[in-house]
Amino acid sequence: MAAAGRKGETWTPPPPGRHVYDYPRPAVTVDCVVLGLDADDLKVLLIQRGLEPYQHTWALPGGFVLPDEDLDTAARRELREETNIEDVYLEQLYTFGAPRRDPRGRVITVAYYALAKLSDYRVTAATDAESVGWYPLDKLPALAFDHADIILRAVERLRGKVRYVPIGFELLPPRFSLTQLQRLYEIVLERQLDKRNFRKKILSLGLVVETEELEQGVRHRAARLFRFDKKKYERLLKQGFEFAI
Amino acid sequence: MAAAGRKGETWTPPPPGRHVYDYPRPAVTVDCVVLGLDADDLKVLLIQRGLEPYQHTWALPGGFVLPDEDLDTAARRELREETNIEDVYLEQLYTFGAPRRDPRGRVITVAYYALAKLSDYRVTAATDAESVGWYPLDKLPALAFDHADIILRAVERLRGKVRYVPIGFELLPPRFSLTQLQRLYEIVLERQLDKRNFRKKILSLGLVVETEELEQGVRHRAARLFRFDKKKYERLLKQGFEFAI
DNA sequence: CCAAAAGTGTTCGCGGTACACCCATGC
DNA sequence: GCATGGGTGTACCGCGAACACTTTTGG
Repeated sequence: MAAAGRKGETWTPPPPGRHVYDYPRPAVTVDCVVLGLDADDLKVLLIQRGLEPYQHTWALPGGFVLPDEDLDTAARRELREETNIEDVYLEQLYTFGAPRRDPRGRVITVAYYALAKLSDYRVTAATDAESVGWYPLDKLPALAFDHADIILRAVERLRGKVRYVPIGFELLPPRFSLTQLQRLYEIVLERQLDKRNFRKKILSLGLVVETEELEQGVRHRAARLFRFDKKKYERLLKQGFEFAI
Repeated sequence: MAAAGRKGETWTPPPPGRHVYDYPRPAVTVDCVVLGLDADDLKVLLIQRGLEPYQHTWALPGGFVLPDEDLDTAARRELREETNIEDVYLEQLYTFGAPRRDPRGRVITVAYYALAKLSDYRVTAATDAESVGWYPLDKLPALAFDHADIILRAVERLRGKVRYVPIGFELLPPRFSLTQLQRLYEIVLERQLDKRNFRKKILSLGLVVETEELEQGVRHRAARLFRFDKKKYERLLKQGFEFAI
């Protein structure tokens, strides 16, 4: 996103020297679509802009790429500065550069998407609820710039990828029930799955393994918790194994 | 890539006005990985740089994004200006922005990849063979900047996509034999396919249809030529159909 | 007539899909 | 004891994989 001086951003006073070029140059920013899974929704993390343009409008977290900073690094830094989120799965999504996407002038945005274990970040949203918030994808508020397009593309990417790469686990806590996992796929893929077939399939891959733990605090039979065996997955990957749900 | 004044580029004298910004801005370029299919190879189109840095070194066609130009438009324009290629399948690939990828300073490149019917462009390469050329992927010359990485990523993208989206046809002439089509998949996927199973599968989709034409100028039995029925594909797409080889 | 590639069917096994009931637990 | 979700097995069918010979054509 193209917001210098946005709320929560580290403020550096304008530098003494000016920056002069022979040809016009666009500003380059990174924006992050952080997706999280709620009880029955995919949600996206938005922040409310403190400055014009689009003051008070919801937007994706993001900001300028620093002069000596890698693009991935910039995305992680903005995420940390604006939303306190760290250590999430992060992947470059697409670069948006339509000439008039920002009213202030030419801004090219390298968009990223991140997958967060939403439960880890409930507090942040709650303590500063006016300026950071999780929104379900089907009830997005009006969004600044072309951020609605960016979110749409992130969801499409997730949907296309979740069946062939085990990234869904990034949306769940380390220990999860098979029902949780199934619901994840149902929400992302937007279709119902058969419980028995889903369990058979997922367990046959041998990458989701039983733990000794049980679900806590439910008022019905507690589900067994499982974990994703990442090390095993990486070993199999090298042998040409292909994950698929 | 980031070469002002590269051979073949339209030259505009430096503008009278200077461009001044409060913060440093990276230069933004587009680079294109044009892939073409030869008798038994995937090839990539390279140009030889006329200026420093990397003078005389082979590099991807590309150049600066103009102030009021969309990224896709910039990629197509550079392709036209530097290689005479038009009307190809073109898709954004990835954005490369490591701080020191260009020795002249910060340059962020939005990379694209294109699929060309190589036969259409033999002439161009031939008439100016010193500065434009098709190189097989396994015999690339030394390349400027991080262009080898960019090419690698383009090939990975093609490999991942060709089985689920009918983009392979972009590499073939409008009329092709099933053997040609099979060879395409074998080259891209880097594995052998069974002739009977391949034909059964591809014809069962109903998107590759027989024409009246036969292969010409071969000294054995002439193969029947087929074409890809794009309109039918687009109709089926809307009904949730999924292409897969 | 020979070389080269085109073209063509069947069998088998695995994996995806459809489908319904009993069990454990908390209140 | 009842409501709530947890957990389990089988039968069928379609699709992918393996596999070899005959036909056509030009030289």
